Amino acid sequence: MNRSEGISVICTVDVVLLTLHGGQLCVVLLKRERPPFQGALALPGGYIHPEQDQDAVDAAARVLLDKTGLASPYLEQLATFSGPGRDPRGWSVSIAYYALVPQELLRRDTTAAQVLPVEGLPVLPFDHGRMVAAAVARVRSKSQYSSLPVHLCPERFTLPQLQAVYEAVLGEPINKVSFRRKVEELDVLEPLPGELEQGRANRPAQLYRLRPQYRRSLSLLERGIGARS
Amino acid sequence: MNRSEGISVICTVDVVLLTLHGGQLCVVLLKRERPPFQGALALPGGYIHPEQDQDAVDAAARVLLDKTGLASPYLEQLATFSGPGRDPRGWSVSIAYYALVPQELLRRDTTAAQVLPVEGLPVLPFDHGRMVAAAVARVRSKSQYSSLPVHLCPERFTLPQLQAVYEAVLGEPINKVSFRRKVEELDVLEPLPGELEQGRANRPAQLYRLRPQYRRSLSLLERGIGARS
DNA sequence: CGAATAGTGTCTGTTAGACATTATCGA
DNA sequence: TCGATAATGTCTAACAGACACTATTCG
Repeated sequence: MNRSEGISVICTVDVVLLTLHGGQLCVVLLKRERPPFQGALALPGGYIHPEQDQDAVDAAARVLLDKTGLASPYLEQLATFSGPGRDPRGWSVSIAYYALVPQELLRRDTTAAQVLPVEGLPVLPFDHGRMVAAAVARVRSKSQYSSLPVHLCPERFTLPQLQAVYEAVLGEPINKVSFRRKVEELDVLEPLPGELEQGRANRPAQLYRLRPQYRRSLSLLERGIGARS
Repeated sequence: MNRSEGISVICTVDVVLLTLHGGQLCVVLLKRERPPFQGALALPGGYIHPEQDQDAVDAAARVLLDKTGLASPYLEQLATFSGPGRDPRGWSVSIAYYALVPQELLRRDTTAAQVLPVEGLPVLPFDHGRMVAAAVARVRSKSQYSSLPVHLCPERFTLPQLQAVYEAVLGEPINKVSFRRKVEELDVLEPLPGELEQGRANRPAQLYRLRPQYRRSLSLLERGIGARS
């Protein structure tokens, strides 16, 4: 086991950046500026820079900032993909992360970014298709028993809006009474006193925001947020 | 972003091999034969060998076979650990896996292996302590709603034995009636017709085995295996 | 037969979902 | 006042845990 064996492995990070658009879970893809797959749509990604990155998550955050301008979204390690065939440059390892951003934060830079629904994506280069599938599965799974989808909402939002986000992610309707019981149980939201969503021809909804201490962490439930009706 | 940036990263795999011993969840540690940390107890691990490994999980299985003789236990990716400080040889990436084996399969080679309870471990080299903690958390979490602990049982086992395994992993007693209902719901076991556990001064228990199609996969529950009495 | 544990039937408190009712806005 | 949706009260069915009872072995 000599040292040279470690040297020929290419080390990169890729980020599956997810958002909600038109009631659908979407992924942000960028047009690749360099080979391989120059010009193709792919996940934002890049080499680890050992001289500046303290960690792979650092590299993922740097890549995300450089390529999309997003500063500090919810970012979590997904899985690591590896093998001789996934990158034409050689045996490679890519540590994949997923990030969630509210739709509003994306508006700013629409440079070469495409926001596409995760269902019915075109074939993606490398194994980015598998990465997206893994990220979607992870987000769906975690959304069943945690506050994860809150990170797809803007800073201030109503409970009906949040329920619609959960329903879009899970792909099925949720019972309103159960949903509200579970959100209360999660205990991650605080109402903004006196702030109501105005302007519609019905009773205005209370606005909430995520409690600051949950900006980077999740709250979990034992029994899961029920689906159906 | 030139190609040289990928070259200085060391790529390894490590395996958190877990088993049950004396009613406690234990990890298998080996005495390191080479520097760094020569002579210290650490997780089985090693470099990725790009010329022979088709994937990181291949590398993990190879390392496990080479160092412990275990052929094909339940093996799953855990997380990837990285950074400049975790390995004194330089900026490194280690893709960590966890494996579960029944106690019986370990007996064969007790060469330089130590089986230690996961609670109260000594300080481990690299970030192996964090890896063990992450693996234990993952196994506890998955055991709440899946058939994962079955892989800690021998090939033939009784339901009371399986319940004891769940209780050891989760660290709390489980209601017998609920547990049996849940195991039936999981639908991963089949009784061995006519085979009972003999030799004790009570009613003999039915022997079961894992259905072959679940050798490498898990069955999940929506509501979780209840804990408490 | 008695001790011990396997395995099952059944009761009850808790929880999730269905439904109904009230509240509050704009038009 | 009406239409629409928010927010909440309440009923019911499903489920988990508690308890008790039967089954089957050894000594």
